[in-house]
Amino acid sequence: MGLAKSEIFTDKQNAISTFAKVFGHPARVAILEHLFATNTCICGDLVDVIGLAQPTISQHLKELKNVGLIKGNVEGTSVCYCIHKENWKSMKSVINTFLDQDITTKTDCC
Amino acid sequence: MGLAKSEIFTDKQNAISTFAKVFGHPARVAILEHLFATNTCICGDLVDVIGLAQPTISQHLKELKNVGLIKGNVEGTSVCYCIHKENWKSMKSVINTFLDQDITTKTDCC
DNA sequence: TTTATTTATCGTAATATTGCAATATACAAA
DNA sequence: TTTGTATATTGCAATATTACGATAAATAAA
Repeated sequence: MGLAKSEIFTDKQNAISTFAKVFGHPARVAILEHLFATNTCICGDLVDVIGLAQPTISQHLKELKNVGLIKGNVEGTSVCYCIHKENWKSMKSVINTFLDQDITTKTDCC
Repeated sequence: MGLAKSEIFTDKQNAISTFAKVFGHPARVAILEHLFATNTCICGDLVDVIGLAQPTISQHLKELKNVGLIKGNVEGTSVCYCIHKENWKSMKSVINTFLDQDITTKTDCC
């Protein structure tokens, strides 16, 4: 199939997996790290920094934009990208409620 | 291609995306949530709880085991699964260093 | 207008993922 | 030994993902 049966899961579960899926490729992780590392918006140097072809980078940027984690701003010929701060925060909250589930009280049989 | 060029990325970037990829499917999120919700190990009820066929669940469990987030224990005919606590903690630390990058000092042009 | 520069889109090939039926495996109980 | 129960594996079809060459679109500069 290749198609997840997302209708049988909760909205929360689908939200978690949608965000996680975006982080599930090292190029997108690298793009986001670069956006954080340079203390402003990024215009164009991503292709050189990451080491993938320009259409590939453009495609990864599109996916990051689709889930709302980055936003772009046209500056003449080039486009500047930066982290979408509010959405990053709410994504963190969604992911953290999942990651921070209580692990200490488990009776471990394994 | 369908094949990520992981050799051009850092170990850390690959580690983050490997963990995130596992969370990138709602069934695996649901399995983990169920492992957390029931205060002990899970033997067999996952197929009923999740609503996917038994081979599909078995495959998702295998992927969770491969990245080390769960471990299994044979109990007669059935197999009990639980969260791998130490590995869950180290996974959290890897993911959180990524998610907790400083966002406040950015000069936002977008 | 022409040319150069930058980013997006299209098309396509290679590979990965998801899901399940069929079947195998492993063990317990009768 | 035979039967039943639980999980894993195999094989396959449908779809998704990744990557990139070719090209389009949009704007700036000459």
